[in-house]
Amino acid sequence: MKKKAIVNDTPVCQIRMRAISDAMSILSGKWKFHILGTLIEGNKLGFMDLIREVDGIGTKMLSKELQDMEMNHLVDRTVMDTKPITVQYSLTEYGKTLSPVIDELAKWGVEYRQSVYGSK
Amino acid sequence: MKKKAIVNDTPVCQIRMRAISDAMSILSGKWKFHILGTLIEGNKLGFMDLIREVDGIGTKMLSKELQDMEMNHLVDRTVMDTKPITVQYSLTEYGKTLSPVIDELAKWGVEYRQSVYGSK
DNA sequence: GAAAGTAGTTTCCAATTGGGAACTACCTTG
DNA sequence: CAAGGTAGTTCCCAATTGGAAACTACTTTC
Repeated sequence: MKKKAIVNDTPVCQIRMRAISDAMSILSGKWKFHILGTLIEGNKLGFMDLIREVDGIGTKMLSKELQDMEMNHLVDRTVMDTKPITVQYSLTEYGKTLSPVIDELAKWGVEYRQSVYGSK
Repeated sequence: MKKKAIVNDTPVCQIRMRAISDAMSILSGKWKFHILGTLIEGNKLGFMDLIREVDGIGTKMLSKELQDMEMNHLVDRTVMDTKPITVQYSLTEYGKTLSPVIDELAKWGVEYRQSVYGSK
């Protein structure tokens, strides 16, 4: 008699697992959460602002990640008619729905650092 | 006169960004959120249960990710005195503090899929 | 004694990821 | 006209990641 796994095998649970896959598939990579976190704080930022704010990222990665998120309708890219031209990146309304996720992650990260280093 | 970025430059904000880095550094990889999500639902699961539940993972990756999370005190590994020996994996109390993060991610993932496919 | 189930480890390989530096292109300021 | 700021792109390389398959090791069942 084969033992069944004690796992919740309901449709709800399978949806949950697929949801995690779906979410991670568009949030994967080293920089997405950072960029999103910065855009949540910064509202509208230029390319060079992001280079300065997202510690350690290079132009290639920033460009690629922004394109990625633009394609997924998380980020808006607006070319401004200034001289020299500037570009404004911001979260779309849809992108803003990620705030609770980022916030929970940041909150956990703060606690985690405290538990490791005993400091804020 | 150089324009300042419109970014919140307070210590609170820097802590937030570092927190995201910290969190992602121990949650990176293709499978961590999946495994954690499964352990939240499943409570105590054997190695083979996890292989079956985490769709697509292989023994090498599962083993490596579990060791990783065990080192970071997110997961408990208990060898049971059964024949054949079995191993129980479960979340530590500390690992359970990730539930809100995983839950928000899963919640967002569900909405995301609906917005793309128009279906639950 | 072979098969099958437990829980992994090891090896080898391929794909993906990410970084640095150089380059484009345009405009303004000194 | 050179320097510096805007916003990227392109190329090349190295490191990391991840997957398949084989293998260990032990036990129970057929």
